[in-house]
Amino acid sequence: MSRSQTQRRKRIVQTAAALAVRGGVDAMQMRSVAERAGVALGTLYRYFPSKMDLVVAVVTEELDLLEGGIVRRPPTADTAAGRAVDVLLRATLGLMREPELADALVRSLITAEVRIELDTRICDLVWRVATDDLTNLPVGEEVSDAPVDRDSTGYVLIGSLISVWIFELVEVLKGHRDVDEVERRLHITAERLLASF
Amino acid sequence: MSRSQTQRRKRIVQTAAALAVRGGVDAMQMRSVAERAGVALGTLYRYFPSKMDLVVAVVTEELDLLEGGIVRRPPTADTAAGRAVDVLLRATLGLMREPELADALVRSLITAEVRIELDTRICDLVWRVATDDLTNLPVGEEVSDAPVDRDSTGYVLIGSLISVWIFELVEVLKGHRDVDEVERRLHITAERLLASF
DNA sequence: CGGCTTTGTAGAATTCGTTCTATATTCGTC
DNA sequence: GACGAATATAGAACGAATTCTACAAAGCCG
Repeated sequence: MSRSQTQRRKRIVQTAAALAVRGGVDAMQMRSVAERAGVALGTLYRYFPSKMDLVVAVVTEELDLLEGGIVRRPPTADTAAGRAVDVLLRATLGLMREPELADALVRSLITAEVRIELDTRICDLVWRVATDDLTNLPVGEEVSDAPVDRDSTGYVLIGSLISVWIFELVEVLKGHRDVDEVERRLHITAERLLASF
Repeated sequence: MSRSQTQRRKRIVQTAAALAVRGGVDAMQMRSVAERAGVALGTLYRYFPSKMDLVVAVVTEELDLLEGGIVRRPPTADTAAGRAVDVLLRATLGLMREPELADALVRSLITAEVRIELDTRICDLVWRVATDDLTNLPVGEEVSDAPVDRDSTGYVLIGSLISVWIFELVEVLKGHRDVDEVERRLHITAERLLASF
């Protein structure tokens, strides 16, 4: 991909993110994005074959920031459950600063076909936090050096915890739950799920 | 609501369900539903202000059937975890018979504002199964006689298990997971979550 | 009965994702 | 430096949810 293409792509994603921050996914209309990014609608669709792809791209950037924050200040609790909850809670608070984007994240995690790029990434992050293996986590790069056994019982349990977290996130976004309650529930759940870590 | 209105409503939901079974939510177009149910588009929108409301109505009926099946043949495993997994697995298999509707169910659980009508109902059902309290479960009626403490630790844990189940369902629907794998994962998770039951 | 509100009908209009068409531009290659 | 393929552009067109408008039918109530 050429320089100008990378530029264009970045410009599109940034424009989309800006629109999504106010107004959410609905405000992020393909026409507006194309217009404000200074590309033709057809071009936008060349880069992102569907709106969902664009949403995923936006959300992936958001996730980069989150990951960066975690790596900068790793959680210090002395149990795996404590550290995992810490990470998830920080993620929750971070996402709540842009509820519209958070909504997009959640929705894309569930709807999009792109599970390998988001779901797995979150799982791997929490896995590393839980197992206290945060030393070799690159910042902007692929996170794929340590051989994580994604079928192990432990990884399944982390996956379950992530599922629970995402649902709590959904409830918060719907306004049915506050963050304190989420913390309580994540604690209760994580203590059981990660007791053997 | 008058007799003819109840009739109309039922006719709409049945038509919608029929369309959804083949072709899924996409095939369940508001115009088609209105046309085949013999009502005007405006009328359809009077009964169901958005497509999502219609989907939820369809899915709620589906849930009735599921609940009925569970009550007819309650699970017999001798641990709470075993019984819970049994129910969820049966639900999974049942839903897999109409993948398009299952998809609608999952999506509505997450997207729709109607959490109280579906999520809670599933939780209550599993709660009763887990605590072996299936005697007083009416069939087509409200399930609200026994005072379930929805803030108790136990209920939170059931909720977490449901979250995990829904995610597994999503994965199955995406074709990323088979039912055996779901069973394995639910077992692993439920054993931890419900150990203290 | 006669009027009034509610409910229903028919169908046009709007919105937004997505696709299509026709034309222009860019870029690697000879 | 010119040719051809890939890429961009402008904008029309399409499909489906949703909304709007104008009118008809059904109920209710005095």
